[in-house]
Amino acid sequence: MPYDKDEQSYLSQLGARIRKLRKAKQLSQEALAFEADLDRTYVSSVERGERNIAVLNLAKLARALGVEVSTLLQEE
Amino acid sequence: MPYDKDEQSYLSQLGARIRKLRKAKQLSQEALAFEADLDRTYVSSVERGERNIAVLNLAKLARALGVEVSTLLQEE
DNA sequence: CTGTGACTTTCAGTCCGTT
DNA sequence: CAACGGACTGAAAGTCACA
Repeated sequence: MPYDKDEQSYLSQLGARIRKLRKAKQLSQEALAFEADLDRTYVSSVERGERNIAVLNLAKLARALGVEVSTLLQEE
Repeated sequence: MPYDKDEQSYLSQLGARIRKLRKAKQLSQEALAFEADLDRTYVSSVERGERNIAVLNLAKLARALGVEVSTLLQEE
């Protein structure tokens, strides 16, 4: 198996899953940020895969999105 | 205030799950740290729930443990 | 082999904006 | 509404000596 997974693409995929769930909930980045008690610009950069998000913030986002944290990290 | 989930215990539980998986694999903290390319003392503090670990390190640990990242975050 | 405190460096995360 | 930039603060990353 491939030894090293590309970290940038890992974060990008995570961001894409978050974005998808957010849109499914019909929330704006601002609204999601408000629900998760995070900064609007931070949520934006997370969705774009630019941030190595910490697990507690991941939990906040999951709660705001109404899903389990493990769901956010489910790879296909 | 509403739904103020205890963050410390969240991290402790995460650490406990990691420890459990590590022991199931019969690895020492040192060995796991080596596999995950992390410091031994860092792994130690994660298992004790003292660190709000970021997703890329979570991914490293999951890979070293031979499980999915989502498995690490599965709550009971 | 593991826990711990102390420590420095890096970057997560906020806040002000503009496009 | 979203992307993005600059500047900043606090927290995560990462390491060490020693119990």
